[in-house]
Amino acid sequence: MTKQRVIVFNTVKALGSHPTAFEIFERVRKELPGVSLSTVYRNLSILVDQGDILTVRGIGQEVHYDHNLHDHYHVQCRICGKVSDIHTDFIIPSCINPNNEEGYIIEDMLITLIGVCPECANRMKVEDEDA
Amino acid sequence: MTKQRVIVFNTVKALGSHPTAFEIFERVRKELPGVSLSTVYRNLSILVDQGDILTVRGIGQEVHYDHNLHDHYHVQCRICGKVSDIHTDFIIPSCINPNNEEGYIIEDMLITLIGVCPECANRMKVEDEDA
DNA sequence: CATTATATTCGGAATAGTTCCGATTACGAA
DNA sequence: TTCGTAATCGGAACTATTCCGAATATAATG
Repeated sequence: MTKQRVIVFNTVKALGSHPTAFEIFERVRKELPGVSLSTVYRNLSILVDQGDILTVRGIGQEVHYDHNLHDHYHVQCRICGKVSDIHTDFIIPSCINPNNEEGYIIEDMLITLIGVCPECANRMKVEDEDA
Repeated sequence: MTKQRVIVFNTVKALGSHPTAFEIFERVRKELPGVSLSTVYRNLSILVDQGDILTVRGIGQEVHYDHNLHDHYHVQCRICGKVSDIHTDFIIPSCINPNNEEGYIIEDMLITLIGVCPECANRMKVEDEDA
């Protein structure tokens, strides 16, 4: 754990939301002005490999990072791209059946809900009324 | 439906697998040598908007395209990136409960399993034996 | 403490996937 | 045929990420 790695890790935790690498970089920079983007990327990748943080993917090509290792799910706004945790009562299988005709060794399951966040929904409503 | 759009659509169907935009471009090119990559991208995007094809996302940043509109799920090999349909008997909720504390309007659900395909699993086994 | 080895950092260049844009071309309606 | 709209081509631009070489920090050893 180098100084930079600790700060990257703490920043992911501090931001709480589901920041992208660049958002983490911008925040780390405040504490460590000379840090480079590649250092942030490398340390994020090490932290993911070590299981200290998780990645979240949605639509769009950026990866989001999550410090919450507990079993939970995400929703992404298709308008603004924001990722949030989601609390709803529908059931997602927490156990993956490894048997499949295709012969894959299944290791993980990416699940992200897609929708519109309250802020964007509201903004769209206001814009409709104005028009 | 322009000539190019029809060919892009037919190519996605013909390829059957879950090709990336570039793979589609390379195949379309054989039939339409002067086609540009941007034309392929634009038409893929229009076909997606019209609901004629679907996108599949996994790890990595490329988008895969799928002509199969029926309800089914995908698995991606984390080694080679290949995407396949998956037939297994675990249960995925087909109906999304729209109620959630966060107030999102939920519209869709991205699900992709991640694992190792039989070919890569075998190749890794052989390499281990050699070493 | 000095020395050496190893790992990490910085900075920028390179890459990959995708989108955008201006100029040209095809298509349809009048 | 003419005009207007939409689509195409080609390449530049953009975004996210990875890679690489040189410099620096860290740790272990004598």
